Amino acid sequence: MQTKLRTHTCGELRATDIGQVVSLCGWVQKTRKLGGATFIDLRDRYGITQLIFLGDDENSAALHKEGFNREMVIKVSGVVIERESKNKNIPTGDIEIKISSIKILNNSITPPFTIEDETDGGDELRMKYRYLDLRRNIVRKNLELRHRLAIETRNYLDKLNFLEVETPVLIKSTPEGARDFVVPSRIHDGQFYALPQSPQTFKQLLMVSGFDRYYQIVKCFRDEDLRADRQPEFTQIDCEMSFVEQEDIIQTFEGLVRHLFKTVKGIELPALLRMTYADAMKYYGNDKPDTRFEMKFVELTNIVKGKTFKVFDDAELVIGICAKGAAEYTRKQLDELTEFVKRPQIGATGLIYARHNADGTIKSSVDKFYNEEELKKWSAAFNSQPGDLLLILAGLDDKARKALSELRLEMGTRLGLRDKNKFSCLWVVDFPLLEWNDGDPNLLASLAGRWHAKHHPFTSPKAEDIELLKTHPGQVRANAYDIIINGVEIGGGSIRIHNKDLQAQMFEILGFSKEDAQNQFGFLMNAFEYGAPPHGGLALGFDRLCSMFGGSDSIRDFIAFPKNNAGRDVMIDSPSAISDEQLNELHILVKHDNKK
RNA sequence: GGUCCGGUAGUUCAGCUGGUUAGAAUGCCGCCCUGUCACGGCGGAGGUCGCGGGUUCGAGUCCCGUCCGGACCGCCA
Repeated sequence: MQTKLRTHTCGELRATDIGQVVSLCGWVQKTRKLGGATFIDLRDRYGITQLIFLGDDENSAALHKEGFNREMVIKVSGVVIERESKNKNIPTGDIEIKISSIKILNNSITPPFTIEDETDGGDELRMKYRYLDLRRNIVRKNLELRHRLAIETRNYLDKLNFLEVETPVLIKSTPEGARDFVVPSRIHDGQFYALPQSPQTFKQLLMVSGFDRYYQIVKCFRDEDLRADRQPEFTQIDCEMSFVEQEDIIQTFEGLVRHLFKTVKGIELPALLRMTYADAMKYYGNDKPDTRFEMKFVELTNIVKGKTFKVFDDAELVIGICAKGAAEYTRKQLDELTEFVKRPQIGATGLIYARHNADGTIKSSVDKFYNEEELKKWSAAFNSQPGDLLLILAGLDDKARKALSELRLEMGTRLGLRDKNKFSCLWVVDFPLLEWNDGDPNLLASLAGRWHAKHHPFTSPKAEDIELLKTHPGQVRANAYDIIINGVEIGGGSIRIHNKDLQAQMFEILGFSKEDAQNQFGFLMNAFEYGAPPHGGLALGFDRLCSMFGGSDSIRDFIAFPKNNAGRDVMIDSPSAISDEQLNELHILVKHDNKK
């Protein structure tokens, strides 16, 4: 690490270096003045080294009197000495540098928050001064983790002959999927590029080109609202393979995920679970179940009907979960859970509960309608034990499942079953190919255009389901798969359609006219006429993977310069207006919404 | 498009049912201190209570609007 300015970093000197004359550069983390002596914690990326500064020569005496500002950048030279009192908390704690010369490389005004692990800065301020926030250990370590994951991804894929190929960022807008970010063309009046939502079509074309195994760690863009785990620009590990079937892809990328867990976290992951989409919805009400804990759904509809309890009698579905050991929940806690499911975001109308008490009796919130004998049937359905709590929702099938899914996660959190240091990974397979936009999904395909692709329009249907495309498109399963870690969708992919006619049929079902399909995807369909190999792939959300490995729910701290809740970069203040000259050049007339 | 939470000193927050001069911690500044490492001691400065309007004898506190931040629903092939 030796350069003209420094011989060592602030993280590497040890007792074995005592006696050496060294030069260090870094930021002043903190000074502790004790009259005649001043201690300075000098910080760089690699650590902190304590300097002892006596100010015993004329040159430094003045400085000593003035002191040193926090975050000032200095270069010091001196001899490594053993500390009189050692600090066991830091790796360099046995030594310190007795300064013989000191040079201020740059001063600093007082930063708006402390550059410490337990900073006093709030999120907003940290984002505005992100360059200071990045000086903090915690954030720096997150980016180091991100780097490690990227390196190990490249190592693994490189060994398997994957080739990293860059695809363009200025591409063409297509109406499927998320909104596109759009870039006006200066040269072509009234025309626009779009930023890629993913390199999907390009990687498929690379397969047609015979590249066989492609990957790219690549920025993707979607103009949709943000979440803690969603940014408008995000990074994917984007992969595609030729001459493969679903199982080959699953094996290859299960290997990647296990490689990453092993090399980056030192965890030997067991073989990943597999679950069909149908089972995921049936038992977890969710296509990305958190399998760190069981608490599977139990359907009670047939058991509870006909006992004059209107809520259950009127419900399409009565379904519940068994929370192990939660029978002791107080009325207040149960009321909280009821409030939780009644929040508009969840939308249940109420929550029925039954305590399976320690003495074996069962007490429910609907004892008026269900006697002990009936409640025993509930218990049997849940296989509940004394001490368990049964939580039951009723309503329309999909709404009740969705609400119960949220309640299950909430209970998992409350019961401490969602340990950030435990990892449960699984593949969800056999996704439906199509989703009905609205109305009854049992209708025929003749109503083309009312369907949209669950994954994307290039996903192939399962061979044995192709016939159903014409009669029951809603029942067609796709060669599509998602990889889920701890209830977070980390990635997904599919075997693609490589047959021009099948692709044309898909576009037709999705409501593209022949002209639209040709306009938007003609290049792909044309390419398929020149010997497209069977192919498929997958993309992993790299930011989410990083936050998962880092034990955080938010991806923002794993992105160097993230956007805020409203899609703004508060540091550089973007997006922002551009000048009339620029607008003119781009042939753009801005129409200001006037909502008042 | 919608729901919820927040905005008070540089910073993180407290501020009760509306009531005298808006507090604490930390940071900052000054003085003292040669073994500190969350150093310590003494002293000091620092406020348009996001903004606008309303209710009231009186608003940081209540109401309406608005802006900003956070979380979520919708959305995210």
